[in-house]
Amino acid sequence: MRGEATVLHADLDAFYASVEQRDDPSLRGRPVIVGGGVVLSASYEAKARGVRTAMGGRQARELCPDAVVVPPRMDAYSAASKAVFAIFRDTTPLVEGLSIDEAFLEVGGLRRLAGTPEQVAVALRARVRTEAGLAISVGVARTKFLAKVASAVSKPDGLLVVEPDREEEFLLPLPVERLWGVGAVTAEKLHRLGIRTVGQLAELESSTAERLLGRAAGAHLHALARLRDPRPVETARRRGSIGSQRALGNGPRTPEELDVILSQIIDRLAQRLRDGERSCRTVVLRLRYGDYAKATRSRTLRMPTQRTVVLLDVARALLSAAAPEIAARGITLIGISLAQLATADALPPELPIDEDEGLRLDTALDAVRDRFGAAALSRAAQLGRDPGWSSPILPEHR
DNA sequence: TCTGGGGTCCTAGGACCC
DNA sequence: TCTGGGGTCCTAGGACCC
Repeated sequence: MRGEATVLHADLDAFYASVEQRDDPSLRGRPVIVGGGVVLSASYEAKARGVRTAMGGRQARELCPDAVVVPPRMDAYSAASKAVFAIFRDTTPLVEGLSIDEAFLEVGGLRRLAGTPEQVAVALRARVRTEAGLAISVGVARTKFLAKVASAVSKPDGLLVVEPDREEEFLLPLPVERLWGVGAVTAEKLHRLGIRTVGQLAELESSTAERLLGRAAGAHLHALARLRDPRPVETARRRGSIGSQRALGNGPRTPEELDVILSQIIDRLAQRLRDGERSCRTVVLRLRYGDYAKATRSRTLRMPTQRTVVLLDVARALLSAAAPEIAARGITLIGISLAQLATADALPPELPIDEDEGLRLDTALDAVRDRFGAAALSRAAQLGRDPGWSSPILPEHR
């Protein structure tokens, strides 16, 4: 017995471009491209001409010379997203947001109040259309994965219900690229074995898929192909990292310029951290060299922080360690991710030391770490911990 | 294909602990 | 001073998603 189709995957169509067409009637019915150097979003009129998300701007204009190219208006998209998510949450409390323009909704408990999942989906689509002025596609199925595939297949402006007894019929003939988690690399690996459809992947032994694709990915994709997806709709998920980055073009950059950009990025991220009442413990420097090869450098702090000076200090240390490599290879992108996010109440208590002193202590402890290693330092911090106390005796980042 | 910006999850090796 | 297995943390990289 398989259970019922009660999961909705709701996905706004060509989101940024649709908001532009909604807000500017002269754009309706015309090919619209949002973004400049790269296509962030393309309207269906532009997609019909071969324009795709993430395509280079030049290529897009060649394919579609009469497209209207508009710069992104992130504030407008964010406001539109909020309005649509308010409709989601008004429909059911069990909403799991996936990104700015899509979410899962569990509607199995709404039968008496609002009707069958299909009826809920019909009503939801109508509300998003009239109240937010946007087209949204909805897939309805027994699992999150099937609902997501169903919404994609239903696009544009569609609704597709996959009944539990028709899942094989629906999924198995689809190309493996439709599996959530199969990108270019994985698709190529599967193609080399002659596997092109989901059904062919399902016929393998799980162990074969794991050998080919890696343990976790292989087992996961194989399970999806066999219609197994136990993941529930989760409402309480919180972001685990935040980041900001800047593409730099190809020109040479002085260390001073890089430092200014790094400061701006850190400033913005630290503000977001404090606004969201979060803390972080790991700082990741992201680089892309002149040849577009990527690299990351990271450092994990002993205690979480949300202070700009501390984050900037760490980021600068990472950047200066990478300076020789940057000088030799050039740089085309710089970014920072803040990871190991936690709530702000994880922050250590404010200590009565002034900022300069705090930084000197940080620097001294960094020197110890550089000489003896991070693990030795964290071990020392543990040893310095009074068993009766919850915070270390060592002065920590505020 | 002359290449944004925001994320997630997994792998693998080294260091260290029990 | 020879050896094992299991677990955690940190760092770097990679695939993937929208």
